[in-house]
Amino acid sequence: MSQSSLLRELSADDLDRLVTYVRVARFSANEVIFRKGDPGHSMMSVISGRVRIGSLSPTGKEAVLNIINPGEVFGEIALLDGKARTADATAMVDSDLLVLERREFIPFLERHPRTCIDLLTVLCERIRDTTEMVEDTLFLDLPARLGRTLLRLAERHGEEAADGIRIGIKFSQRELGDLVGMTRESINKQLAAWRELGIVKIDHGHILISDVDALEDVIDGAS
Amino acid sequence: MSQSSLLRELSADDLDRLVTYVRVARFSANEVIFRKGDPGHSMMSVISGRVRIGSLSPTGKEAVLNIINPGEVFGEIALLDGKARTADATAMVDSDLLVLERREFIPFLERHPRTCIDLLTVLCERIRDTTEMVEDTLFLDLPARLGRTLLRLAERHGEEAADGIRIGIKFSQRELGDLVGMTRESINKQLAAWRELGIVKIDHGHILISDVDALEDVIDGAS
DNA sequence: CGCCATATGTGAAACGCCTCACATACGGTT
DNA sequence: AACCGTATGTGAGGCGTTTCACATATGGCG
Repeated sequence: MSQSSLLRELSADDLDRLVTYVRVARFSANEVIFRKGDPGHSMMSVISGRVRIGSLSPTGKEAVLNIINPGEVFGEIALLDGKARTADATAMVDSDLLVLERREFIPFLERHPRTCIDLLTVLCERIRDTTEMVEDTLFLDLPARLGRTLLRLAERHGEEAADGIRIGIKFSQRELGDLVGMTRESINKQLAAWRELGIVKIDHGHILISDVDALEDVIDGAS
Repeated sequence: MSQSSLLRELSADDLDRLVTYVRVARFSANEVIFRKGDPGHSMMSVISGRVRIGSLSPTGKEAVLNIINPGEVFGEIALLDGKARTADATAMVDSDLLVLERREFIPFLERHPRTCIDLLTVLCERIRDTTEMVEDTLFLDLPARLGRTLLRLAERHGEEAADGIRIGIKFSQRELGDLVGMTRESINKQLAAWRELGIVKIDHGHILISDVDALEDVIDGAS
């Protein structure tokens, strides 16, 4: 628990007290953790695994809003304001989660202003990310948006390779499409074009960015 | 200051102490308050007037992310995490603002956990709004998005009228377009179509929603 | 009142992405 | 190794929105 980016600033003493409020829950791959609209009394921190935060349109199209990795938290909005969940959460692989209940956490925050301020920082980062997402969808076309998505994935999950940066998670083109907000067909065609140009390579489903500079040029040169 | 939604929960004693950290700034219509990328050490609360939070694309297209009314705060993100401003802020009309400096506010928060928790709630509301914006742009077409925008404006600024709800602020079609994320031409044509159908009326630049139900049907029936 | 900048109204054409349709490749299972 | 569900690859056509061009209205201001 001490590796949690949110809770790492607590003293050992605080940690001991908080530990009693916490439970561990295990979810298997593709299992739904909560759904948009559910009453949310809890916040989760990923111990191991990976969680997809997304939202389903009335017509069944999925938008992926975030991907939560070990050490990061999610579900904090509903915990803090006590309202309904704003999105769906699904375990992408088998995952262990730390669960904190609202009932116990709010009083804790009143006694620990430092933790409260840390939480403010986490929320600010969320707002920055989400705002950037709005700008991307309003301002950028498909190539630029896919390019940004790939570079962001490379930042978070990139592995240095001989011929570029390899993205450490396997994404199907459909998942990539949901992440970018475009159809899998469009993703496929853009990826094919970039493969022609030697900008990316596909290696057993893993994406390898061979020419980061070219990708950045695509993003800047977008309408 | 006691009408501020953020600060209203403070005791009179706290208020007195906070007052010494605060200054009032006056901006005239269309004056820029800060720009995206500026270092931001402060947060503002609108005393009187109205502030537009927006962002300019590389090609000069403007996206309006929020409109801040008296009693509401803005600029809290940069204040809290000390990073650059995420958007531009412009006074839409002559406005008086209350300015709080980071240097003084963070220590204040440590001493006032209740205020800190209130701030968490404000941020949660921001995230809910912004997430909804992402979903709207990804899922809805022009008529549905314009419809939602009009209904939201009616909620915040609506005046009951004999033949429907009148939106109390005057928006040019360009501003409306920036708010919805569409061109002014598209807004114009949609508004013209709805005027034909008797769903809206335009009254000296003010929009009057005559048939709220029809507008809701448009939103639900969208792709 | 008449003027000019700005806002509104509207059609034609272009463009980008989606939809649909189908072919091919891959990976796990028996 | 043969099979089958799922993922990838790719073209043709359609649709919604933007772009562009221009006409008409409006409203402040000399």
